[in-house]
Amino acid sequence: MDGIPMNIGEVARVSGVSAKMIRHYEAIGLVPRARRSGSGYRTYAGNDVHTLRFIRQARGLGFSIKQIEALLSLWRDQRRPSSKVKALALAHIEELEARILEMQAMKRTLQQLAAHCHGDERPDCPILDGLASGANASSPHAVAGHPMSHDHARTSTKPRRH
Amino acid sequence: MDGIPMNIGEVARVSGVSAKMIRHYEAIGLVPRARRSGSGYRTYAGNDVHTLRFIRQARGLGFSIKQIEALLSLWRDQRRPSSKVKALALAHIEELEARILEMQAMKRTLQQLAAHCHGDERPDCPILDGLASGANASSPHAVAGHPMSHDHARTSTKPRRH
DNA sequence: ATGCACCTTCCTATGGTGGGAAGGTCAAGC
DNA sequence: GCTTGACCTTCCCACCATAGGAAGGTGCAT
Repeated sequence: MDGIPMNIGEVARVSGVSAKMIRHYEAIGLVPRARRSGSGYRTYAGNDVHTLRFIRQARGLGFSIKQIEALLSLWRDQRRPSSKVKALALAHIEELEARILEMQAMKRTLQQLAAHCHGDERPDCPILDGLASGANASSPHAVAGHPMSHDHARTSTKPRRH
Repeated sequence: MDGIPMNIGEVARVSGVSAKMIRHYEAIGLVPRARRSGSGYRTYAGNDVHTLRFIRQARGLGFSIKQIEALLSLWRDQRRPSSKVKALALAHIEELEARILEMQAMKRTLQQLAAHCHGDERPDCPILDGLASGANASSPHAVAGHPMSHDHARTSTKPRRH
């Protein structure tokens, strides 16, 4: 579209991806190395903005960098079968669902414990008792953390493949 | 309860917390430094197993280490008001709920995109189009990751306080 | 005394992001 | 021309919780 070259700060502004992350994406090879001005500044054009917006959207939907890598290459491939894209999407939906279920289970357990806690100045507390006695439904050990709203303690069942 | 001293491997087995993590928890001060045998081996008793089980339970419910630190000190405090425990639990429930809602929104958006994708050999694909054109409901930038089922790309709104 | 299971510490990686230091560049104003 | 301030560069560190592995010491049973 426009051939007006931009510096990284401007692409960051218009794409919604921070300059920091743009450099990072370049470093890990998610986006191609940018052209450089005589003094070494990265130089971008309208095309790059589209790619970065694509990435931002995909991150916003919870896709991992690996998955986005795959999506980007499908996006660029004019001959891609839409089945491949859909398969990626459906797989990700399942991951989301699994994590949702896990967190809902945690939430439910906590709500049950909290429901029986007086919540006053008295020291006896079913929540602490529950934590001490192991009255939880599944969810054995905590695992890692992906990109989304920075978590805080997540337990998982499946040893993520990363 | 029993005064039989255990090595780290055994406590790990009976508490469900890996030896690796027990050392880590000790290093970050979540659990007190263990006594050592003459040759430098860590030595544990039944009491420590309870603490570790407590931690494992709390992690399983998605509490962060910081939160567990607070829970542990309340647990050890015979005079704690149960209101403090309940407040922690309710706050965590809200965090869980927020993350659940975020992921449900992602899932919904993805399902809508996927629903219109043929998923055959043809290259045209509403999913890629959606990613390219930014048709998502909110969820601007991805954030960090809590402990729960290792995520994969999570977006968040609130810049976690860590 | 040999072997094996266990322990020790220390370093590295994961995933995605932010913060900041130390220094170079560019354009505008004086 | 020179200063100022906004921008850019690279490089390192932190987060959070966990796993893996290397290099070396210990404990016990054969």
